[in-house]
Amino acid sequence: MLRVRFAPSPTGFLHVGSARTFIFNWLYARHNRGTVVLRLDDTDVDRNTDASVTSIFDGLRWLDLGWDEEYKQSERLALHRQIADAIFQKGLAYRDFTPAHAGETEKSGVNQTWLFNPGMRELPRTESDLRAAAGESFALRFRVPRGTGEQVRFADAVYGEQIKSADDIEDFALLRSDGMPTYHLASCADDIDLHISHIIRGQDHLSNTYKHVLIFEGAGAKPPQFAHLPLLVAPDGSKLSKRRHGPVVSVTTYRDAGFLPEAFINFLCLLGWSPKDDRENMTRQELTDAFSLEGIHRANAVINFKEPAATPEETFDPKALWLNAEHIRGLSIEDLSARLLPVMHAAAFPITPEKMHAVTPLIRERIKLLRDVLSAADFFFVDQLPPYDPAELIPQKGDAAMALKVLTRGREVLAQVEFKHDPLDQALRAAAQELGLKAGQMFQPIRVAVCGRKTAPPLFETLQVLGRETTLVRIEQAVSKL
RNA sequence: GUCCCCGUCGUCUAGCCUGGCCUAGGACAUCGCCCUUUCACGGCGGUAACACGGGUUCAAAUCCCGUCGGGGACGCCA
Repeated sequence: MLRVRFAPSPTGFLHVGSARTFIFNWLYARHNRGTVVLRLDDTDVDRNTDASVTSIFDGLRWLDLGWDEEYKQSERLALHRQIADAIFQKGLAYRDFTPAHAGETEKSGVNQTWLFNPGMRELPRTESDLRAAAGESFALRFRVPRGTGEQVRFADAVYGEQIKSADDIEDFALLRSDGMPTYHLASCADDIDLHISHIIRGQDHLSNTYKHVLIFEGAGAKPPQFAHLPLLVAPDGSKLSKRRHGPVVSVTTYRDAGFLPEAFINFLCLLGWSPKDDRENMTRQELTDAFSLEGIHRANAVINFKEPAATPEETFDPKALWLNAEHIRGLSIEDLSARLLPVMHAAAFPITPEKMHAVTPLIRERIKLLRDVLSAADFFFVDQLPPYDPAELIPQKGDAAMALKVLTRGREVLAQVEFKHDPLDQALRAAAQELGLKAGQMFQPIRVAVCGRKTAPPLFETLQVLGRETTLVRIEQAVSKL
């Protein structure tokens, strides 16, 4: 039975790299009718936050993929200690009584190869037992084979055969001096206990995997199949981080900006994986059908967002925007309308589903993000048009007098004609001819009068949705500005 | 510092394993044209890449070596 797991640690929001890891795991499981396990890796009590748990679930729920089983690592400590003890009893681990932080080599100062604390690895078991019994605190370290020329190896489904000399692996910790398991131990212990068959995760774990293989084997378990994913990096090639790159790395930012979850998933899939047949716009089902570990590449992928970020339009990767627009265009009017409505409501436009449904076809080809509805369709919903420059009313190669003439005649025509596409089309074209103007010269002043701007959906459909009353009032107001 | 991974258009990628079909294909972005009542959609076309240097071979983006460049891991964080 195929079983995969996604194991985020609740020390921050769900970021795009993690989201992709989750998606790949999900796709792989669904493709092979396997099981998706969600496991919160929360053994670092000091850094876990409820806000982070909330953010992760928010992001995951928005993705709407779901999972089959759910666990919290902090509730499984007995298992972790049991496995640590088993490894210790086999002589594959030893107590390290060196006080924590004795070396004071924090993250920044790591430029020397540390393998183990002298004196501790060789400590006789009797002395070790004595000191432990006396209450002295210790960390439990794995006794990595040293000086034996031994090699640790595993086959990665993406990166191929991986081999490392055991002499290059440090004696990593299994248990901290407070008795809590480290990530390496807890992760492997749970993977064993939960019968995880495939570990699909970021490439930043590739060199940790040797340690994990050692733990699996030390615990008497067969290591699962590993598949490491190329990293998602910023345009400058650096690792994505909230500090440096801001909200663009958080999944909820995409949700709030009006991405469709299926488009976001589609976009992420194309980063580091390819169906190899030039397809790009794909549904969840198509992705599931096409997904395989063979399609994953090895080089990091840059997510091409703009560093400082001005408008959402400029912030996001252009391809993500394009894909989102593609997915929006692929939605039915009903579906899109239903997704647009909450966006309008959130922005305090108290509109009805009927009105939204009428407007949706006019903007479907014109928005890239759901949020764009606010700027693309606002004039349909406001009582009073925001102020605009009256000069906008003046048509191409025309003047204020022409604009006035168009609006005056337009008002007369629109007071009579039936507010449907074809009659509007005929009546306004006839009026243009009558005034000796080009159609565009006729339409533009009316468009600006009713929309408050030059760029808008096609005129006749717009008028039809707006209705006669609003149209005439707005033309009236435009005339008074000239 | 030690160990590991990676390197095709600006970006995402196909091709690499199983050398010749590659005068390197697609997509986004960009530029131009067409469609057109504005915008958008759509259609057509252009610019643009095998990191570099050596081999091997009749033939290399594809195989080998080296250089350079980028990234990752090295914590009683995950």
